[in-house]
Amino acid sequence: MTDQLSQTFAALADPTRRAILARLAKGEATVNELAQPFHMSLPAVSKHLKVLEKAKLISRGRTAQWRPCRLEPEALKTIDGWLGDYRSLWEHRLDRLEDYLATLKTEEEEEQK
Amino acid sequence: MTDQLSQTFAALADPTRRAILARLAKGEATVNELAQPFHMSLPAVSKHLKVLEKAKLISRGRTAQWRPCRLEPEALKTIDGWLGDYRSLWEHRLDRLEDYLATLKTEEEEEQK
DNA sequence: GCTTTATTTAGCTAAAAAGTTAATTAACTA
DNA sequence: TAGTTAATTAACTTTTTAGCTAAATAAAGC
Repeated sequence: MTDQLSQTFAALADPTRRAILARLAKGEATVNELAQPFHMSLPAVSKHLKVLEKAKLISRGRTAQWRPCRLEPEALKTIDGWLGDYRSLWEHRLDRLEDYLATLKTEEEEEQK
Repeated sequence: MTDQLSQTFAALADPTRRAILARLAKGEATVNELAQPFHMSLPAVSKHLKVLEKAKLISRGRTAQWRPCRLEPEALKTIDGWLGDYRSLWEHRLDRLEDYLATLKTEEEEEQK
């Protein structure tokens, strides 16, 4: 799990981290603000943020003693791109079923000749 | 990491497993066929398949001594759905940059009055 | 029934992940 | 400068993950 894509997927494989991202979608927040909804120590949240940062899902500024976090959509866009290769599998699923049924019907007609 | 979405993300956070999915996108395959490209023991591949199966990314049939695997697009569709909530963040990024530049320009004009 | 082929399970090891509390760093504030 | 607030780092524990080899199971084929 050394590549960037794996790291991003791994970062997303945790409900706490996804909740943090959901919060950041509404705008920047500090570590304390992000930690507030969770039954978890601050260092634990800090670690989650480090994971998200390494995965390039967030970036962090520095304003006095605060380290405001913001969402970085690029990594999500990369996931979306990866998914793109598979999208037709579910989008055209019905089409392919219809194709298949059409094929069956044709074969049936062939047999009757 | 007990929920289904986390499990799916975790399953995708491994290059071997993603390669297996890429192979299965081309059609069903047996465990041996799937294992063939990797420098890895068969039990290791078997474990990866179990992870993918638990994540509902694949399902497995049973034909004699073979256990053919096939891709199940539903779990990927779920990921796509989750991503959907964030899609506007990168799709409208340029728009927002343009908005921002427009704002700057307007402010400049205001100052010159 | 014995052998081969396909795959999984058992039992092990090493490394990574997720959490804890206590201590530390950094910057502001009185 | 001493104290407060924000956040991180250190040190530790527990659980999970990814790999291995060797053994077991399951079905087929002679």
